[in-house]
Amino acid sequence: MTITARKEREKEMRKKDILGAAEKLFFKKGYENVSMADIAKETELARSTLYLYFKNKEEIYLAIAIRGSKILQKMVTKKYPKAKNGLEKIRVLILAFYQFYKEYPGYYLSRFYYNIPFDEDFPEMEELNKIRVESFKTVTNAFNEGIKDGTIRPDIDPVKTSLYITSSMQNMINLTPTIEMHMKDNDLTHEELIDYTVEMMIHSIQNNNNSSTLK
Amino acid sequence: MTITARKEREKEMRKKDILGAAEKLFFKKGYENVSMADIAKETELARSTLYLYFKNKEEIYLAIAIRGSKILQKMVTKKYPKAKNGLEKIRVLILAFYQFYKEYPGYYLSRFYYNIPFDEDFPEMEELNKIRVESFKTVTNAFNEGIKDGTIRPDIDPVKTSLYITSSMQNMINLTPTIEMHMKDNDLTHEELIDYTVEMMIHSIQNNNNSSTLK
Amino acid sequence: MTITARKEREKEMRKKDILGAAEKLFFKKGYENVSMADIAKETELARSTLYLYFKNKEEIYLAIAIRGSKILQKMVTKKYPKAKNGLEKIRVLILAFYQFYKEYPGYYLSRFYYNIPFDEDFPEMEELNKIRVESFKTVTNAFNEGIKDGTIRPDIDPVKTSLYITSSMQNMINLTPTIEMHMKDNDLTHEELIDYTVEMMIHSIQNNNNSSTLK
Amino acid sequence: MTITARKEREKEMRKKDILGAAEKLFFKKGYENVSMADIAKETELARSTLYLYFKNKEEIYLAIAIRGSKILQKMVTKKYPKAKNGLEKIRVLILAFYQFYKEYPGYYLSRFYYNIPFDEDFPEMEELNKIRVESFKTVTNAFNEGIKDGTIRPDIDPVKTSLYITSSMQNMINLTPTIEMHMKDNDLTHEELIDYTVEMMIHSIQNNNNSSTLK
DNA sequence: CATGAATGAGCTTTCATTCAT
DNA sequence: TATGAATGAAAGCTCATTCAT
Repeated sequence: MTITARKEREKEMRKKDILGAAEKLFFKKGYENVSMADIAKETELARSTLYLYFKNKEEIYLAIAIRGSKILQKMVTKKYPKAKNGLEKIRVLILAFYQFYKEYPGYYLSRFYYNIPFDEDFPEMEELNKIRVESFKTVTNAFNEGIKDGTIRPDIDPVKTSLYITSSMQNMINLTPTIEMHMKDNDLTHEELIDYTVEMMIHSIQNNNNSSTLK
Repeated sequence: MTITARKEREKEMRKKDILGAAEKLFFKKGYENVSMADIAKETELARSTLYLYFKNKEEIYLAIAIRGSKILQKMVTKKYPKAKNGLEKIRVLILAFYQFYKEYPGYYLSRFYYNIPFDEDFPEMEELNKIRVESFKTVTNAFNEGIKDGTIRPDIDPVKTSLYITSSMQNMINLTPTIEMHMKDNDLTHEELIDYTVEMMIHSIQNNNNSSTLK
Repeated sequence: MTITARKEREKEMRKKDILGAAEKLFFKKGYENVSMADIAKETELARSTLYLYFKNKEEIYLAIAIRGSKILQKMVTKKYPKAKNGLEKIRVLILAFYQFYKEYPGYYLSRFYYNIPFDEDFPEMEELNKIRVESFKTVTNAFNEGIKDGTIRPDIDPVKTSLYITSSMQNMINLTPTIEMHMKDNDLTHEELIDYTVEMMIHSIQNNNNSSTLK
Repeated sequence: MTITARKEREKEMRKKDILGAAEKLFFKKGYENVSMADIAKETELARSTLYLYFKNKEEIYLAIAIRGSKILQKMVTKKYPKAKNGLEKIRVLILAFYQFYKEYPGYYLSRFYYNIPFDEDFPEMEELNKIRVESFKTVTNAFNEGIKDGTIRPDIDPVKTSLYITSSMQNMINLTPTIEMHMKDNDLTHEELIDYTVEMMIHSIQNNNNSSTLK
C-alpha cells in the first residue's frame, strides 16, 4: 500500500518534471517550435519515455495550461476573503495576477495562451474552459460589488471592464518583443512597468466622487 | 535604363504580390503553420520562384513586419498635424492604431508580432527597429506636450504611459483565446470592446483639473 | 517434486492463456498489426511478463502455428481409422480440414500462415516442419491406397494431387479479399462455397470406371 | 509542347520505376514489412522524393494492384477471341492467368492480394474493384456459354465454379510456405505443379458425355 | 525569369525488448 | 514470479531550400 503510494507520488513527480521542462521550452520558443526531442533532452529522458506520461504533445500543452489556470485560481481564492469592498477585491485580483506572474513567470512571459490549432476537441479542453469561466465570473462579481458599495465608478460596464482589466494585465506581463525593446531603450524594468500599469488601472476604475472616501 | 526601370518595377510588383499572399496566410494560420508551398499556391508561382524574390521564409516575414510598421507610421503622420494639443495627439495616435487595425486587420489579428525564432540577426531587423523606435518617440513627445499644455494629467510618466497605452492597444486588438472566449460568452463584439478600451484609456490620462478644459 | 510439478503445470497454463490471446488477436488483425501491448492487455498481464514465457514475439507466433498443426493432426488421426478405402480416407482428410476450420476458424481465416519475416532460424521451426511433413505423408498415402483399391482414378499423381488438394482446401478457406468480394456480390456464403469446392475436388479424383463401385 | 510531353513521359517513367521497386519489395516481404525507406533505397531516391510521385504508401500499393489487374485484363482480352467454345474460353482464361504469372511473377508470388487495412476509402479502390468485377464476369460468361454449347458439364454452378477456379488458380500460383516446403521435399517445380493443377481443373469441369466431343 | 525535381533534416509517434525491483 | 519504467530503433510523413534546365 505504501509502496503503491510512493510509486504514485514518483510518477506524479516525473509528470511534473516533464511539464516543467515543456513549460520552460514552450514559454521560450513557442509551442510549434518545441519538439518532443527538445523536451526529452531537457528532462534527460528518451523521446519515447515522454509518451508513457502523456498521450501526445497536445496533452502536454493542455496539462500546462490547466496547471497554470489552477494555480492562479488558488492564489486568488486565498487572498480574496481579506478584501472588504469591491475595489479592494479588484486590487486583490490584480495583485494575485501579479504575484502569479512573479512566482510562475513562464505562464506569462510567453505567448503561451495563443492559438494552438488542435484538431480534435480534447476532454481536457472543457476542464480548462470551466476554470477560466469561473475565474472570470469572480472578476465581474467584484466589479458589481464595487459599484454597489461605491468604491468603483458607477459609470463603468462590469463585463467590459473585466475584459479590459484581464486583458491588460495578461499583456502587460506578457510583453511583445516591440514593447520589450522600448522598455530596454528607456532603462525600465519589467517590474516598474507592471507597477505603473496596476496604478493606472486602479485609477481608471475607482470612484473619485465617493462620499465615503472623501469623508 | 528605361527597360531596367520597368523590370525593377515589375520585380517590385511581384514582391508585393508575394508579400500580400504571405501576409494573408500568416495572419490566418500563424507563421509556423504556413509553408512555402502554401504561399506558392496562393501566388500561383512555383515554390522555387519565391526564392528569387526573397532569400528565405524569414525574410518574407520581416518584409511584412516592415511593411506593416511603415503603413502605421504613415497613417499617424497623416492625421497628426490636425491635432491641436497633446491629448488630441494621443487620441489621434490611438485612433490611427485603431484604423490601422480595421484596414489591415491581419497585422493585429494574428500572433504576428510574436516569437519567431530567428537564428541569425537579419539586417532587416535593424530597419524594422528604427521605424519602431521613431514611432514610439512620437507617442512620448505627444505625452510631454500634453502635460505642458495641461490637457494631460501632470502626474503621469510619459515613457511608462506610452508603453502602457501602446501595449494595451496592441493587445486589445490581438486578443488571447481566453479573452475571446469570455467575449463570446458575454455577447460582445470585438469592436465594442475596443471602443470601450479607448474610452477607458483616454479617461485614465486626461487632466480633469485642467482650467482650459473647464472654461 | 510435487510443488515443482504444480508450478510446471501452472506455467503451462499461463503459456496457454497467452497463446490463446495472441491467437485471437493475430487471427483478427494479422501478425504485424498486433503489438505485444495488445497481447498483454488481452491476458491482463504486464508487457514484460510475456517475456517470461516466450523469448519474443516470433516465438509466440511459432507456438501458435505448432499448436494449430497438432490440433489438425489429432483431428485427422481420430477419424481416420473409420475410413475403409482410399477415397474414403481422402474424404475424411478433407472433412477434418473443414471441421478444423470450423472449430478453430482463426487458423485459416487469417493470413496466418503467410509471410512472417523471421531473420533467424528458430528451433521451433523444425518441430513445426516435422509435423507438417508427417501430415502430408498421410495424404499421399491415402492417395496411393485409393489408387490400389480402385476408388481413386489411377491416372492421377499422388504427390501432385496431394499438393493440389491441400493447397486448394487451405485457400478455399482462407479467401483473398477479391474472392470475398465476388462472393458477396453473388450472395454466396462461405460455407456454400466450401461445400461446393469439396464436391468438385472429390469429383476430380474419384474413379468413375471403378468396377467395385459399379457393382 | 514537345518538351512538356517529354517531361510527362519522364515523370511517368519515374512513377513506373518506383512502382517496380515497391512491387518487388512488397512481393518479397509483404506490405507492412516494407518501409518507405526500403523503397527509396531500391530506387536510389531520397525518401521524400517518393512523396512527389505518390501521396503515401497506400497509394503506391493501390497503384500496383491496379497495374496488375489491368495487365491481366489485357492479356485475357487479347487471347480471348481465338477461343471457339466455352471450355476453350475457360482454358484461355486459365492460361492467361498462368502467362501473367510467368511474365509478372511478383503479382502472385506474394500474398499481395491480401488484407491491407486501409482507413479511408481511396478513390483508386473503386477503379480497382470495377476492373475486378468485370474480369470476373468474363469468367462466369464463359461457363454459361460452355454449358450451352455442351463443352462444360451441365451440372456445375457457373458462379460457384468461377470462384473455385479463380481462387484455385490464384493460390496454386501463390503458394503458402507450407505447400512450398512439400513441393521442395518432393522435388517438384512450381511449373510442374501449376501444369498439373490446370489439367485437374479442366478435367473437373469438362463435359465427358458431350456428343460433339465423342464424334 | 521561372520552374520541376530532388533532397536532407526534421517531425511525432509506435513498439519490441530490457532491466531494476 | 511479476512488473513498471525506460529506451533505441524505426516508422510514415513534411518542409525549407537548392539546382539544373
